[in-house]
Amino acid sequence: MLGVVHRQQTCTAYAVRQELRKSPSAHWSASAGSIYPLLKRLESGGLIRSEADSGRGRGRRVLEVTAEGLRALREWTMTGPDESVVSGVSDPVRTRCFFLGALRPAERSRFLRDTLASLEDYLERTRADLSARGAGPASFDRVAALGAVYEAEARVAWMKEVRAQLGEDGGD
Amino acid sequence: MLGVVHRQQTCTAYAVRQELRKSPSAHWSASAGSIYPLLKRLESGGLIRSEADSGRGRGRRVLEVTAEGLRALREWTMTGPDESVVSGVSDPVRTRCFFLGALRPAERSRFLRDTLASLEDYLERTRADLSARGAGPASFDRVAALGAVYEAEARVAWMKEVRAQLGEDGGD
DNA sequence: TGTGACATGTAATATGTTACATGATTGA
DNA sequence: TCAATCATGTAACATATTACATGTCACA
Repeated sequence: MLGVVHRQQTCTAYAVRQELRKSPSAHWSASAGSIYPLLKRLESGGLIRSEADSGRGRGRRVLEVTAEGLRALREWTMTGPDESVVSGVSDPVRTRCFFLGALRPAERSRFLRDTLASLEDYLERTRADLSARGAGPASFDRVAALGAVYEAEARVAWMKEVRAQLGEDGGD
Repeated sequence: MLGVVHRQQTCTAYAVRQELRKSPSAHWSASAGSIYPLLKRLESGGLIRSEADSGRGRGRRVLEVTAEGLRALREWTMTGPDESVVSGVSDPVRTRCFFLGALRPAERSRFLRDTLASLEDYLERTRADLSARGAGPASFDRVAALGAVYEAEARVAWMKEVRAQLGEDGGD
């Protein structure tokens, strides 16, 4: 939340939700029931300042990251190289592969075929997201989007290898 | 939980925790405060059956997945190709890259250097995890571990590309 | 006049985290 | 006998999800 508001200089809580929704990853949800309480916490913690934009809508509030908020954002960002952050990745497809032994051969075969197709679709979406950010000079969100493409490519290559190793029939 | 118990045929809740702890990913936490309440929910939902192993320890309980539990496990696993599951990946390092603009050039440079080093360490750990599973015939957990290696390799390659695009100095 | 996007918020419920508490068994 | 490991559990707290509720503004 701090990062998104900071990138836009100033914006509403609603705009933060829309920004998260734009992501090709389903990881970013931000329901109203989470974003408004979070906003309150950040504001009472002095990390965000908000001002009522009267005259517009029911009660439009324009948000801004405070100096202390920027400090907190930087501190959080700098935890990136920490072991727990670097190893904090999760791939729900890979998790399911761990339990493929519980499936019947026909289900397994279907799982592998359908998953490969979905991963290829997802790769296309991440590529489209990267393209949508323009071909200009390297920006921070472009390199982040590039990371999603690299990851999606690796997942497609991995799933092809999985099918090869387990056999097209799914390890029957 | 269903998957881990099923893989071991039968085990204790404590053994499930140890299994999750073994993972090279920090995503799998399973504190006592989450695993025992979860166990109760699964048991009252009829997905897991447990039997007291009297004579051993304070009150050792041996768990087993029921027929209905196996059905639920299969159903969950088969959601793998769903769009929301395939796109459910998250990489906390990539998330931070999105906000690199909030850092000062020197911090950014340090972030990129330290993160690359950490990603290389993590790659080594995933490779060790793969090797530890033996070189025998392809098994489901081996292909899952292979996926972690593919992903880690992609992240290292990506971070090298990021440093090249932003300049060794971090985009100053 | 109504629809869709903008915009904020609450309440019930579910769940996870942290810290604490208990106690048996095994081996040095 | 002491420490580590096995093993289970609770309580306070923080937080997310889902569903609902409200209201404005632009535009067709």
